Amino acid sequence: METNNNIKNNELLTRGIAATYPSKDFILSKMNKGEKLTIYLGIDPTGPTLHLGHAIPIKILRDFQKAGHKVILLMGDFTAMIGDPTDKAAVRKQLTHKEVMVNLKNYKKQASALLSFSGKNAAVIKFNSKWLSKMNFEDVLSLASQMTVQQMLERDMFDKRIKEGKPIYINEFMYPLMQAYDSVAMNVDGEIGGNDQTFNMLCGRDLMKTMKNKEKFVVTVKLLEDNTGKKMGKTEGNMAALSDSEFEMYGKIMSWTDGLIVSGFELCTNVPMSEIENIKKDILSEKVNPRDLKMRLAREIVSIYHGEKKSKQAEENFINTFQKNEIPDDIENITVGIKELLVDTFLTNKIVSSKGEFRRLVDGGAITNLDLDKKITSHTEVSEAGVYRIGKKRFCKINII
RNA sequence: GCGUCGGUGGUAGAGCGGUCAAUUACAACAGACUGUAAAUCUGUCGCCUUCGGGCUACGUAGGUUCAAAUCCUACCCGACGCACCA
Repeated sequence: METNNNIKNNELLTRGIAATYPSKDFILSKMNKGEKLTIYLGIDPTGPTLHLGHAIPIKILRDFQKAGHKVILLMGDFTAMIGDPTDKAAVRKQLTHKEVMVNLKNYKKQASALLSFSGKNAAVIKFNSKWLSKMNFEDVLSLASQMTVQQMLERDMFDKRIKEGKPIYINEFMYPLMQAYDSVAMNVDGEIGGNDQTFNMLCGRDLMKTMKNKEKFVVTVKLLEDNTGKKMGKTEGNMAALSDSEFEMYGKIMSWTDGLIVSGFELCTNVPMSEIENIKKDILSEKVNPRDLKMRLAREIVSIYHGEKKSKQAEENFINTFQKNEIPDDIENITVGIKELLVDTFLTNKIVSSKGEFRRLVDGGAITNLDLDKKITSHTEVSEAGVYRIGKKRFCKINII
């Protein structure tokens, strides 16, 4: 039993982990002493969906939960109003309480594929506005006196901005401090978060030390990145949301660049590390078509969120659509009257955003009526019944009344 | 408050009286090629069009001009410097 636990803990602090502070042994020794630890993950409730990037630390949080530790999902509803200074669109609109609650509901639903929110050791959701919004100026000052400007300047981004003569606002300085205070307010043992949050989390560690004389541990998880170290999700388009349908999710993963395969297996699936090593070898040997590995990756990921059955369906759908050039199962059905122009049909159904776009697509030879096997070449083509393909990925079916 | 510089398309960032719907890069979209991709090459990339052109756009509002993203005035916003205050 004990050995079993040790192995588990070992994998727990290895897989997908970028770094641990103060050290891995520190955390392990606490666990092995049987301490029940409280560990949290902070999330900015800025959007309605969680995506696979969020899922990585959540998965690790889940592992802690399974190992019997108390886990907290912290909604940074207060901090979200300021925005992390790394975020370029920092002056984002303030979220109303209502919006936050809506987002929360969605998050909970989406995260429940991974975390358990009920039962004996249920994951807890907290909001940092609960303590941060109640602080008065005096509190803020005493908090601010715990940190020096120099400490803040350790952050590369601030340093860079100073060198470039770009402004840094006081509230941006405050951001790491606020986030750091979360740790104190909840009196946690540890925090988990993305590699990019290292600085903020370490501020929390410092603050814990000065205010509570407690060694808070910090676990940073790797971010999804390809083999050249380029971060994933920058373009957002192919970062699957946890709420995506099995078809969308599968498709998005398949559109990932090949370099992401290994990283994806490690961070987003439950495939054992030993097997991932083999996958890595397969890729290097070039004996296996990376596409097939990626299909497995997509299937593994989709089945976590949609179950194996749907995952399989998504795969079949994908094969039909892209490899056999067949029509996907769930395409938009459009009903139109006789002799309506195709432009108008597409425009009213928002398949194209303007007549100009339609013309461009036609000129580029991107639109085909599959049923009639007819490429649309005229701007004034009349809508005909059948399935249309627009580009590679868009489909719609037109029915004539 | 004074002064300097600046506010341009999804982003970065040119243009500084006509040749500007606006160079270029990135992103995006389509085509070719492929192994779903990526890379590469080609094309497109404000809206409308009878394909001639029309309309709306370079912070906001006016003005000067035959003509303004470009010049002038006022205003708004931002950065930086100086002063004031402390």
